[in-house]
Amino acid sequence: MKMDYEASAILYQLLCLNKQISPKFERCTGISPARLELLHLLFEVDEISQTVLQKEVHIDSAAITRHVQQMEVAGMVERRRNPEDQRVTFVKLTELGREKILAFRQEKEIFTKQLLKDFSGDDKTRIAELLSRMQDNIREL
Amino acid sequence: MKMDYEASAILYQLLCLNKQISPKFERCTGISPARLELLHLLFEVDEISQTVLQKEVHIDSAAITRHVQQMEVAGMVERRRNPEDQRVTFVKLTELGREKILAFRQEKEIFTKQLLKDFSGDDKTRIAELLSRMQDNIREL
DNA sequence: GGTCAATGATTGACGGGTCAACTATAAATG
DNA sequence: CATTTATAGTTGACCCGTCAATCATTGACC
Repeated sequence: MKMDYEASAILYQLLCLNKQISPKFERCTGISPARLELLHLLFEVDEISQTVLQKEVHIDSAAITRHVQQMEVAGMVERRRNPEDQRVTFVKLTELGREKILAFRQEKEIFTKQLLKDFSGDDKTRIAELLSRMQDNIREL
Repeated sequence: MKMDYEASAILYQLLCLNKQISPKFERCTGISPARLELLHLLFEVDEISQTVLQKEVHIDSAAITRHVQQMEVAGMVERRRNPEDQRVTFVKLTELGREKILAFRQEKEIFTKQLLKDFSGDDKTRIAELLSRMQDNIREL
């Protein structure tokens, strides 16, 4: 049936598009999408625990640990234990981190603008809607 | 500006959706999307060189080598050198491979059906169109 | 025909993600 | 109060992709 062929093709398109976006995003902006997402969150919250971070970004806590460790080495982030609960560690942008993220965000804007070139406002709301319906559809798989 | 916020959000949605699709696809169908794509191709061509395979699937030749090696161990695939050119190796589905892929494809159909649940024909053509426009937009980055 | 470049495949190192096992701390329960 | 259970983070093993280096084979060119 034609329906199922189309459905397969759409899934394929999605996977393909993503495979192209990630490396290009990184080449254009100088940072991986996931890590920028992390920084972006840190930019807004001042100080945050890794668990909360993990839930916001939807990646594994192991991945969070590694990202944060590397960013710490790069001097973009500081960590400290929560005195009230020694289990949790707070993460916070350094001054250097705050500076750098501004540059990254500009690059990201340029990138997203290119990605959605010639998209009308209607196109944008439409795609956002369709994507989130897909997300809902597979939520409980 | 609101525009740029939306654009960012759409990129984020795309990345997120993909991050959810891949593991769920694998859990539901029993195989990773990339590998199923490989099998799918092999299903149609009978015998094919790894280079051609690589160009069709758009992944690195190193990745192809590893996939094919593992599938060979699993008994789903056979390989042989091209007698006319010892550099190229042909890959071919075994009987077991042909049997298995049928089951995988059924699972995949179920999965894609769920992914696009409640999508009208118009929704599908629309999303396909929007996705391919994005693809075009970043082609030469 | 011998050298040199191009091609196909493989391997190793790396980035980024998952899951499972583990440690340390805190909270709950008897 | 001691034991158990839950939570936060870390680490190791693995999958999947990239790039760079390597090897064997083939083809081209002097």
